[in-house]
Amino acid sequence: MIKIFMSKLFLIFFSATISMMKKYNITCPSGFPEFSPAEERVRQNWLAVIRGVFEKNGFLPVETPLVEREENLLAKGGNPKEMYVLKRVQDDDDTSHSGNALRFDHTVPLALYVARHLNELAFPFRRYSIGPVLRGERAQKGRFRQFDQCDIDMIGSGELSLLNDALVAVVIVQLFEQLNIGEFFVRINNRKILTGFFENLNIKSKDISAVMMIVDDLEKIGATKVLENLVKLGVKKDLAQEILNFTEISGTNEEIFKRLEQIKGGELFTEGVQDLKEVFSALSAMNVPENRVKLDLSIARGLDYYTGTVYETILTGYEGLGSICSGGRYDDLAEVFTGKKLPGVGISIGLTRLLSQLFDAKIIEPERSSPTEVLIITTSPDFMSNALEIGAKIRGMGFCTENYVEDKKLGKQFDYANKLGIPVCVVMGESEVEKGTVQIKNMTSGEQTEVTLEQLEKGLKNILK
RNA sequence: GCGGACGUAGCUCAGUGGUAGAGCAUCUGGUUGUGGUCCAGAUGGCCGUGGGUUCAAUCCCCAUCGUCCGCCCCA
Repeated sequence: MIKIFMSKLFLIFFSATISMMKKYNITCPSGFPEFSPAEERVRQNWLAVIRGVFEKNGFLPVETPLVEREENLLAKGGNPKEMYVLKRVQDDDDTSHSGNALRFDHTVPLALYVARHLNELAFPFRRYSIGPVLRGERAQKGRFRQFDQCDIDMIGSGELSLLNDALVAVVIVQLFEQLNIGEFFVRINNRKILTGFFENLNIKSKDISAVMMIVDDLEKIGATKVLENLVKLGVKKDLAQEILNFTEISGTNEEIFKRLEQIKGGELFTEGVQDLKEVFSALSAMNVPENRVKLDLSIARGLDYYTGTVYETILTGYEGLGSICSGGRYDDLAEVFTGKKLPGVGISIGLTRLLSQLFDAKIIEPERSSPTEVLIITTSPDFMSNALEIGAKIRGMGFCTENYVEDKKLGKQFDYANKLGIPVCVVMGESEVEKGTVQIKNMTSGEQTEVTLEQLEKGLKNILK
């Protein structure tokens, strides 16, 4: 009775303490993702595959800081509206911060890295970077303020062979073949073709990049809207129609090349067609299947700095996701920092966005939370040392193994295994200790067998195959 | 930066001008050596925050903060 009274008293005191506690908003800030263990395991596997493909193709890992000097990040056209600044909580004056800002991509940090180490690098320099970047945009579905980007770039000193553009496309193909999320293809175009074609139509050079951005939206907004937008920009109606007709040219790669030959364009146009031909013939030399790489005159990429080959990757059947891996060739990586021409070609996967979209669309479904394959449980703490011993033995066999060491009822221990999706429980109890056996329980089928220690490894292998 | 919606239990959400409810989750028991189903019970809420209207506000009004969706832009 007194005990009950005391515990009531304690409860009252305890809840009083709780009610005095500050109430914290513990939800994730908007746009900052978190992954559950099951999802994170998928992400980790992906990272391993991605890293593997990058290294198979000769790319070197480089880790650059999450933070760079603000003026450097801005030097290559970084958008100040989207940049976060690094400052201490104490620095409450808006104008006083360290002068450092958080990276919004891996390209500018690469430019800085190359500039710092220009004389030590072996060119062409192939590097990969995987890690989070931050953008101060408004979050929405599949659109984050912190996200992982996986980047590769090839940087040439002065020159960079066009064949690299084909090698980059091959990396994309390998990546998505190994990630195994279904059919996909890489759309490839060359901006010189578009620019040359537009120039030939006497589109003013200041409008060309705007026209390019409008055309790039073709798939998203449709032909009528594209026409409307072109006219709105000041392009004459018949010219706009001509542009649209051009970008809508379709067929096999060979057919499109044939059509391109019939079109009379300027010097740049012809150069672009030649470049693309070289890229495609390199691709076929590497036995890249035709259905994986598709010449597509409508892709342009929004970003201004692309000057040649551009890539987009589409998951067949999920065109709505947009491009899941894109990039292109650019003339200048770090001229502002080095005074040298450093052309490059690269691609980037927005891993966070891609995974979150794939999870949402149920294209991939995370399996289980825990890597544990075998959970050792006991009917009583009396047999814990036997259980620990067996646990160590099973771990030694190469299985991911975990001992449940809390003093809880068997039912609770099984619950734990179920909740984590652990496929096998090994039960250790009085009679097993006496007989020198254990019970192996298959948590999926519910089937349970008693085995000797000699039979244990085989028994586990049977279930876990 | 612009536009729209929404903030009620750990989660998903119902609800009413008279200080609150469901399902799921959690815990306990039914079961001192066998889980996923079932049954019973319990825990859990300054109804986002501040102000206004009112005898009375979780509800109406205003502000603020936060979240989501879309646009811009991009991954």
